[in-house]
Amino acid sequence: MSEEKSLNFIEEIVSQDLASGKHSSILTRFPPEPNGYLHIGHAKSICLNFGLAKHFGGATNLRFDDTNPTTEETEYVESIKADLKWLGFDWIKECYASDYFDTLYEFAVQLIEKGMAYVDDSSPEEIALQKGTPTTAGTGNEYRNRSIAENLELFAHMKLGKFEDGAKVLRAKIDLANPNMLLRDPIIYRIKKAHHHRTGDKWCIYPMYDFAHGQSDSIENITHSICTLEFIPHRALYDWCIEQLEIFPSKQYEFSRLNITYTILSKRKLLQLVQEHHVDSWDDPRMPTISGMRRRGYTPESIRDFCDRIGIAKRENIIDFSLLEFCVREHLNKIAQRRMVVTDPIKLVITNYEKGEEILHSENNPEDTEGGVRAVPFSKELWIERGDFMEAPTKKYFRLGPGLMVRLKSAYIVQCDSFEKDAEGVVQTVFASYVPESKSGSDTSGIHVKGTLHWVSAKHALPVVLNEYDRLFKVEDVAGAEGDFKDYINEQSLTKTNAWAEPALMADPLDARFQFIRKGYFYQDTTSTKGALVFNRTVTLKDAWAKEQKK
RNA sequence: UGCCUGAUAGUAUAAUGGUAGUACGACUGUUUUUGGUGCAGUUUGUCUUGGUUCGAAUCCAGGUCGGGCAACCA
Repeated sequence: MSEEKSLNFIEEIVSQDLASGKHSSILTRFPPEPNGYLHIGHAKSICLNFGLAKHFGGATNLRFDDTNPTTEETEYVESIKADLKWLGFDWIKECYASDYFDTLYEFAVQLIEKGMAYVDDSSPEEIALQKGTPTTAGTGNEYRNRSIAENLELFAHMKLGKFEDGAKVLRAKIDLANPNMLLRDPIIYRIKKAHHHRTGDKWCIYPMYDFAHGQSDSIENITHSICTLEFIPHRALYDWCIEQLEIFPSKQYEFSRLNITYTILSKRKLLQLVQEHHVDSWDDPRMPTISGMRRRGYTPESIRDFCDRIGIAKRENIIDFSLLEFCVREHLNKIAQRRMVVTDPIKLVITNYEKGEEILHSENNPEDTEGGVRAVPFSKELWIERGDFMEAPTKKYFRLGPGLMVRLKSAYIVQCDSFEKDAEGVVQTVFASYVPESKSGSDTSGIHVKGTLHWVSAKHALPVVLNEYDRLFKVEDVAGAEGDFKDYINEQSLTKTNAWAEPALMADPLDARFQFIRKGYFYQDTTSTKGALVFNRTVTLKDAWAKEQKK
């Protein structure tokens, strides 16, 4: 592992902190709010935080940032843990911001005692108004001058539930004219008589993000607290709280969040897709969620590889979806079992094949010499792809057409003699003759053909269903497009197709990775059963022919 | 109008005052019983204007353009 890969700017910082002795070891954290499922954007953060710890010999906490009881659920906690494990990461401690509610309350009391916080009775509208605007200073109100004793008593009463939701808030007393709006006496506690997924009804006041996150980092002795760019203005508050409270000085660093073409990476929007039934669920294979990608057939290795390749920086970015596809193809090419499946079939009759049937053998993976072979039944009548026959072939067409020869993968070379159409003029059957001495592995025919087709013996064929996915949105930059993102949903993002498969698939394990030769990589869907096999297309193969045809 | 950020091929990312490199994409060629894979090659870039310097993507000043900031969300 003598990799000379250059460090990203955060690795650079950590490296310096370690070299200077500022820290003797590092502790990072991954802090999701359990209000949704993890997506590929989280994977970037996960790989960064866990990767940093791994690289520099530190550790990472998993911390649920659960300070808003109205949006958070245990279901999400469980899914987040499962996704993290699946991705291959282990946290050293499982933490919850809600475990710190008592401490956080004490911190707030300390602030009040220092005269640095006060209870405000204003409405949200009044507070917003009094905050001013980015270009004009805020104005105070009479509550700002309450005595410490009164604040202490009111805050205690807030905790006891003596006031209704929204009646009062606790605010840090900082600077109403600060150019950073977040420092204009931010709200640090609000009243919410809501059931919390972990603390139940113990609390009716909850700390705001800015009064919970930095302190949680500090309580856990997090050395490097890494978040996305939109938190840059929060850093001043983060530092302010730690300084006032005189607690462990965790430091916040920011990097730019991930964007990918033709999809969205916003929990809020993804939730909307689920709730409004544009997709079936959080783990719909079209979703950029970890669970969706898993169900679609992405491997943890390919996702980690993707996160490695995209890099970490502070510039806004939008990564081509094709990079994700490249990463998953690269991994799957090495591990996927090759199988033959025909989706849009026409019959191929081998007129001079008198044996009736025989068992042939085909390699499971040409990339893996140890991969072995499987038995594939061959017979007089086969299914081949409609697209592999052309009545009047064009010049560069390497497939079947009147007079043309091709190899049937792992079987024989055949030559098309004639074909038959139905009443509508649609080709139904192609007649061919085979070359007996061209048998795969013992070919003495001396014939060289340009094309090789996949096929399935008609009488041995297994009916299966294929879910073929396309991009979820019709435009590259969905978040940046005018208007509502839902206007750009690709209504044709899922095509269900009936197909014929070779019988080996019946015996394959549920979690096997497949390449259906010449079609793409496939993975068995969670709804698949032995009686009704269903496969999700993870990604197509690169298709130089399709590209050629577009010209 | 204020504050905070950022700007290197189509997309990302590196070079930290000394040869602008890498990956994906695109395009060629080659190998191949997958029009897949592999291999070889080509292609395109430092936002702008000044300054400092023997030398600037890098340092300085001005401009331009992008993103963020006025939730009792995180």
